[in-house]
Amino acid sequence: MYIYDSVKKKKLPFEPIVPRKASIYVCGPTVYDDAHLGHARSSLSFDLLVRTLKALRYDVTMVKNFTDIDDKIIKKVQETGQSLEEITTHYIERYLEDMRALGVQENDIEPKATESLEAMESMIQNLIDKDIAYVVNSGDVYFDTSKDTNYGSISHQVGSDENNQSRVEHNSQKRNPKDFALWKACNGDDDICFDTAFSRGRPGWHIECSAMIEKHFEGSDEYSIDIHGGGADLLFPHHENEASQSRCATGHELAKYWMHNGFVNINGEKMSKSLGNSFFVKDALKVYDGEVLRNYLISVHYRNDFNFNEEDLLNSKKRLDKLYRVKKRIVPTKASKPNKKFQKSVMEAMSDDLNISVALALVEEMISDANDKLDSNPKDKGLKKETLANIEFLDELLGFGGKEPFSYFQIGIDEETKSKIESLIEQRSEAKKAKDYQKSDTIRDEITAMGISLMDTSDGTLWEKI
RNA sequence: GGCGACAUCGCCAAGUGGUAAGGCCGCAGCCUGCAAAGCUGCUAUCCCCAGUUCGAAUCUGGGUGUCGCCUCCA
Repeated sequence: MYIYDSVKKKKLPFEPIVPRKASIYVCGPTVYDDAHLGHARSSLSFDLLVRTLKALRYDVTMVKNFTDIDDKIIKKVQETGQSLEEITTHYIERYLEDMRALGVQENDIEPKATESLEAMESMIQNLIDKDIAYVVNSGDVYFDTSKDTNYGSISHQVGSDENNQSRVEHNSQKRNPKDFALWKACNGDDDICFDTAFSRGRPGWHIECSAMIEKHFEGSDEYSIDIHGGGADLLFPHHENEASQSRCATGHELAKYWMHNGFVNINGEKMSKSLGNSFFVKDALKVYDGEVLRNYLISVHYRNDFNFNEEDLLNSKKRLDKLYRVKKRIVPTKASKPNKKFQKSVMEAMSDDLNISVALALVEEMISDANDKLDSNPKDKGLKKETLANIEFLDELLGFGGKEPFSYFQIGIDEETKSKIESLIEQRSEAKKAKDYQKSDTIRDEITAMGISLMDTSDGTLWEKI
């Protein structure tokens, strides 16, 4: 397995801390709203990583957190009058529901910030004791970035303060402009706060990940985990700060490898809350099946930006259609073993920093080859069994192709419409038998107008939703 | 102002020194009553300039363009 490390900026062989084991932590969502396509893309990127590592027989531990205490959530509490728990529970459920629809495998541990307060408190206290963190008058606790000589080694983004015209707010209580809050003191009666030795308040954004990693992974003398992942926008400052506080608290580096997925763009612009062009997963799922959406969102390499548009989505749906069409030709049958060469080359592609494009090209080749052979020998049992096994292998590794093929082409068609289609097809077959082609074509036009495409085969007339 | 990424056929997209994968679209053909599906064939020299090299889309330097991070963000 080769992984592109976005800190070292090169592709490296994956050599885990403990041989054959892979410990992964990915930054999850702040749960104050529904999941958008960016969340989906991130989840899918790391889902492919986990599936690939599992296929390579690694013992994977995947941890992904929920940030369930934060300014935006508190704002929502104040606006809606609902409790923090009501809001976060709702959006966590919604998030998991959407990710399930996209075929994202369950994570091993999904810790919540509110359930990790002790771990955070002890890490902050540790940093205060070492005089790396400091408490200011308000009760806020800041991390002194000047105490970490390696600060900046993650994002490579520390300029001198003079020529740094960043938009970081000026806060006179900070010792250095780059210092960040580990703990925010309670801010009024309607704030949501927790008691600690240093002040009543709530955690800053970065500390939860560091604390959870220490809580849930054993680590080694050199690293806490193998892989730390997240969206590209988290590299700075979030991951820089996480790495720094962990380094200072534990005396070793946080992660051996860092992976960052690219953005989802809408019309060439980053999709973001502030631009108001967010696209919720639930809205996309109203129009497209989860598997179609998944197949589309994984079709571009995880590090590239992803330009979401309907035309490309339909293009990728056509590729999935082809897979299910060949599957229609081979069922019912029992799977044997996947083709060795096919399996090996797909694994090689995915082992190369998740090169999905090459993997999908191999899938096309496999489909084309199977169709070709079925054309000349439609009853080739061995081929059918192997092809089905190939598809089952793909379903396990890439997460698509697992549906029953006939129903795949009937998603979203109700029973009433189905029986109407069947009856029209019956009428058309009779017209055809009577060589009344004018009538049969009229019926086909009628069916086409319903959004259904017909295929006359030796096994009778098949239909698909267009 | 600081830091960084990317630029390959009409569109999407691989390729990281040895002479351009794959998909969509299009065209031609086979098959079909006609279609659809499937199959076969055809379609690029890689933003520009200079350099390194026997050889570069791939390395170096300089341009141009697009996007991102530095503020909550996947």
